[in-house]
Amino acid sequence: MSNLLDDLNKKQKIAAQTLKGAVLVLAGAGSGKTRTLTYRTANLIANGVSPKNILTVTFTNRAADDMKAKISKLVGSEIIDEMNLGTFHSICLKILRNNLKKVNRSEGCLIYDTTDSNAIIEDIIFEFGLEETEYDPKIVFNIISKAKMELVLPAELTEKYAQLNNQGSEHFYQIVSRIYQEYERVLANNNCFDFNDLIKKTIELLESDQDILNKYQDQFQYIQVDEYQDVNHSQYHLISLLAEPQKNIFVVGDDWQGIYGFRGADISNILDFEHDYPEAEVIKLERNYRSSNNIISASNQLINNNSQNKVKEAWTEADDGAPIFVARAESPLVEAKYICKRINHLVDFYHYKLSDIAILCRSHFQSMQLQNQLPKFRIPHQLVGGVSFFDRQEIRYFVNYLKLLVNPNDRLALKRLFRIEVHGVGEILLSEINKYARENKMKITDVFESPTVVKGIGNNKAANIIEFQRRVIDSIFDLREEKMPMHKKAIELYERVDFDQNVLAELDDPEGRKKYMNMFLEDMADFQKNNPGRGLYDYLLINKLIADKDITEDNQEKVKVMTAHSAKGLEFPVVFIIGAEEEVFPHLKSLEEKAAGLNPYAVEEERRLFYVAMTRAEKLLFISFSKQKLSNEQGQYKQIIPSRFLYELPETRLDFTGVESKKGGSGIQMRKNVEVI
DNA sequence: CCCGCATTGTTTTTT
DNA sequence: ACAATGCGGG
Repeated sequence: MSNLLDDLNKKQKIAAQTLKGAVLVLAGAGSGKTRTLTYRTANLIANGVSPKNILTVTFTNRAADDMKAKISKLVGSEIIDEMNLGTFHSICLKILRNNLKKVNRSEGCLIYDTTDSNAIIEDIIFEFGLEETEYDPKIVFNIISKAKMELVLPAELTEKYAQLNNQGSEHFYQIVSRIYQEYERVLANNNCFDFNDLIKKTIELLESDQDILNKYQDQFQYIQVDEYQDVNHSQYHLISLLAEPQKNIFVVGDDWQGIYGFRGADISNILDFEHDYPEAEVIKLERNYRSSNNIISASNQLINNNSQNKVKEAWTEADDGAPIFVARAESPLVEAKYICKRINHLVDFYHYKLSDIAILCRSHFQSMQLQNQLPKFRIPHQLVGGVSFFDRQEIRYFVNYLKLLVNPNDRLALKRLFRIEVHGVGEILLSEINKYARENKMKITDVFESPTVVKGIGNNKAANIIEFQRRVIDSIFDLREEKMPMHKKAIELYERVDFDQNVLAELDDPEGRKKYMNMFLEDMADFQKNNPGRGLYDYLLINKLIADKDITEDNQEKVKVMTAHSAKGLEFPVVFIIGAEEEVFPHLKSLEEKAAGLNPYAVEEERRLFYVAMTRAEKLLFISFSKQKLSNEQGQYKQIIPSRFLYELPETRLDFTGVESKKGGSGIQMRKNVEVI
């Protein structure tokens, strides 16, 4: 162990050797931030700290897995299971599961995602008899979500937000406050958490029970947080609470890479760290080991256009390398073709592997042209993020049965099953049934037994409802009691409700969907085999928290297509950034928010995101945009303005030759004979 | 009156 | 890919 830290540079070594007290590591992109955190963890263990007493929080599951793999290489894999390493959400869930009763939940409690939350809010707005035009569920949910991240309670909402901006009157916020209150009640009733609850309820638990607080403060003696610039107020509060007695808190971050403002991330947490912990040691890692000098210098110049920055440099000893290639295409289609040609060229003549290459975009929809073109050029690709396996329609449908099996209180899952399965009864009549159940203090499934009591439901509709009750609800009820491996239970349920006939047959391409259903059932069997002690409940929870889980095999020889957000923390020899256009990157919404005075820093966040995208590249960076694209009116072309960020890059480091389209050519010109290594 | 299909228009980023 | 609209049928 004596030479454990020899792999680090001087600054990194200092960071990894500072084991006590508050430490802020300000680290630029590619400066070995994760590496430092990994080695520090190993060093803590080498110095006799028990892995149980270390809490390491990352921002994504990918980062957590990555770090686990690296730490186990240094200290052995048997230690990993003892450590507390994961995202805020997964660590909080672990704490909550041990204390469900104390946070007003019970066994079987599941997690609602953003879509689920929105559906609940929509229902409440409908029930309250409010106009959706006046109370847009998405806007209402955003306000509530923000309140929960800022630990603002329903009763405080009006006071805290009404004056804050002139968006909406006091009356508006009073109504939102009532929706918020009802939303919280429904979550408790349905025995579910939303994403924000995981953090918020953990804080409430710790603050309401001194014994529990002591227990966790005692357990987490060494706290480490990665990507500290992306921490939101509730997460900050939680960390402060846990670190309180010992103040052994080690945070790593880069204010230049804060890109989660929309999720409540508050960059002032990192900017104020020294204020919060006056004794804090600040270590800057400024040497970049990742990229060529052209990439580093250009991205530095870009980021220095932001006003809110901590003072830090980024430098390298690397050569200039190739210039950054900037190209303009006639249209998004030509842009996609250009990228395909470039990729083939890089593979054929420069021996890059497909897995060395990533294509980054601002928004998912931009990848559509690529998804069409890449196969035409015979380039295998993998879409990272986007529509994941578990978001497939048929899988989402089937998961509703499983949710109800685990958590009979999940009214949302019940509602969705009803809407899929029962024909002739839609939104309006279902809410009548709901109303009847509520007024007569009955369970909704009791009304299903004799539905004709509800006005508007005749014999035909009633027969459908009763059939649903027998085939679906009763099957779920019976199977809940059965003791058998979860995948067997799922298959049994699949057959008893006759999913093929009643659901798949109604959708397009039932054969194709059936294949995915089989993959899903196989995945459950695999999970059961690998985790014998766990059940359906764990399976559902884990899949909820791991958004980018994909059943298709990864690490293949494929080009990766993803958003700049999901590329954070990754690196690739070759990076393409597409759609470097005003209103795309920077996104239109950010321009609007800035213009409306709602968020003067909205465009700065876009710039940081562009910085993140650029600094993913090690050797080659291509940035492209289109000259025009089809606008919504038929046949009309809309002229595109190149992204302001392009003009902020130093011209000496660019190869910008795609301005004019070559007549009869593809519309793209690139300078010939540029040395590309 | 209400359901459900079809068509049409529109997409921020994620745990 | 999804939501919001419009329209025909029950």
